[in-house]
Amino acid sequence: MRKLKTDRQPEIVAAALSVAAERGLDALSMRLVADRIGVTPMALYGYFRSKEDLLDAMAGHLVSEFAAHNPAHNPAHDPAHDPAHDPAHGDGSAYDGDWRGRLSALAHGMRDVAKRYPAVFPLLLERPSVTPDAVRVVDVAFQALLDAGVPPAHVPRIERLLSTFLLGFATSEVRGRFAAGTGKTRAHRAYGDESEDDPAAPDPFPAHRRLAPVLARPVDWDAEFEADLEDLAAVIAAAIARPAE
Amino acid sequence: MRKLKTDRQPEIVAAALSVAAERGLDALSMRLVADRIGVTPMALYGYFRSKEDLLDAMAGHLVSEFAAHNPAHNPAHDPAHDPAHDPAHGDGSAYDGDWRGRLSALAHGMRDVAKRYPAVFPLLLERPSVTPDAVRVVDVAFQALLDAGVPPAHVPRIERLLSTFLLGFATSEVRGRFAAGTGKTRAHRAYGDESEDDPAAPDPFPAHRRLAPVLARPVDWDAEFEADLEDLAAVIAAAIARPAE
DNA sequence: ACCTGAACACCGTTCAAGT
DNA sequence: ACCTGAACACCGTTCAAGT
Repeated sequence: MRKLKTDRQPEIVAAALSVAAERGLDALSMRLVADRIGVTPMALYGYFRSKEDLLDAMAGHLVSEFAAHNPAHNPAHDPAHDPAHDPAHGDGSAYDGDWRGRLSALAHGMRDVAKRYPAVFPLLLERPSVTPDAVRVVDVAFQALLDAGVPPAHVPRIERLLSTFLLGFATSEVRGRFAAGTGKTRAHRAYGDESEDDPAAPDPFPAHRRLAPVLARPVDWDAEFEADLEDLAAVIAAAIARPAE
Repeated sequence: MRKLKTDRQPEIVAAALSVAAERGLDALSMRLVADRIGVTPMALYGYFRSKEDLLDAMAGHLVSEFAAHNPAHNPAHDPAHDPAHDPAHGDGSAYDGDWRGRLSALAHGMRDVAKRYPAVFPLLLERPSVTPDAVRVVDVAFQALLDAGVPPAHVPRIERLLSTFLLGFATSEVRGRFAAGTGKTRAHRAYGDESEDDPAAPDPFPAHRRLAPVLARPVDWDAEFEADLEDLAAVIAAAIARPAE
């Protein structure tokens, strides 16, 4: 058996995504996926050559939803954005000025997907995806950066910089990497519970102590994401200012 | 048995790191680690409560090497950096101006660790680490950002932005996410092998086509990393310019 | 053409027992 | 105190066989 069957692939991917959502990615097994669609584990191997292949297909499905539905996001820094515009039509030059809106929509789409598939999303940083859907997403980003005036020689690099940050942010958020360094956990050492061990000993984390009031505050992750996007606009500006070659 | 033994923990972590390096993280098992140090799998459970705990300890070991040895990196954009300085001594205010050098050293240290432990490094984006070593690394970054003049209210956010990018970059690099979109793979669609399917059909990836000459060039990842660090300096500048609260 | 059953070589972890 | 042996409930995947 060389050629794979395709008809039930979407059904299998959907089953795998729901198993991962319910029991976690680590608990995902060919056996559980097979159970879910009422079939023997070995039947899956007619559709995917291995579990690795199935994981790739799952990652590809997430990418395909990046640009799918644009839920109401806060377009505060993008007042010119017109939701009636269909980004799929070919005439790109008509709204060159909308590159901020297109990048913003992509960024929010990615974060939304991460929230919808928290268990599976981290796969995207580890699995290179070159499906047509993935290339299409990158193409939209390329075009937006070209429209912004980034020199062509720097466009792929800036796209990698931005997508790396965005994937990393969403992954950190859903996996709790950010939260771990926040609030009581991190402030604790500097804030102290009054029972400081040895007040004469040099503080091992002086900057944490200095930032204790800030670190004790709860973090609004939506606001942090928006602030990050605004600051990253400076990266694009820096790339635009670079010598063209 | 409530309390864990600690004496052989470093030996076990080292064995686990070498098993992961040789056979990959997916093939890492308690049984193989136990074999490596000539012991029964169950003996490990006296030192780590679970495989998850062992993975956390492995991640912690990588973090502890971020600042360890500063291999010769290109200090091109940091001519004032003096390698004779020992960042460990307490007198920090004497070289406030060296914040660029300290951030750069941290960034390069992280990427070096990624290259030394490619199989294990991706754990760092998925496992929140709050070991003393990890907090120390964050503290160095906090201090550098404070010295740079970033308003305290924005320092933790900017630290998260930068560390997210750096972890993501190194992960993408060692896992091949970057390379997958490069050279022949990505340029192929736009470049074409002359045997274009239908020249009348609308190009599904117009920006790729426009960037084909750039995409066909091999990428110097060291140079890309340096360029990214330079452009990210603009993020720090943007944060400095923000209203303090 | 599509699926099943049995089998192989593995897992993490528990528990009681050994020295 | 530290480690072992046997056992339990799982894995991914191969291969030959069923309908």
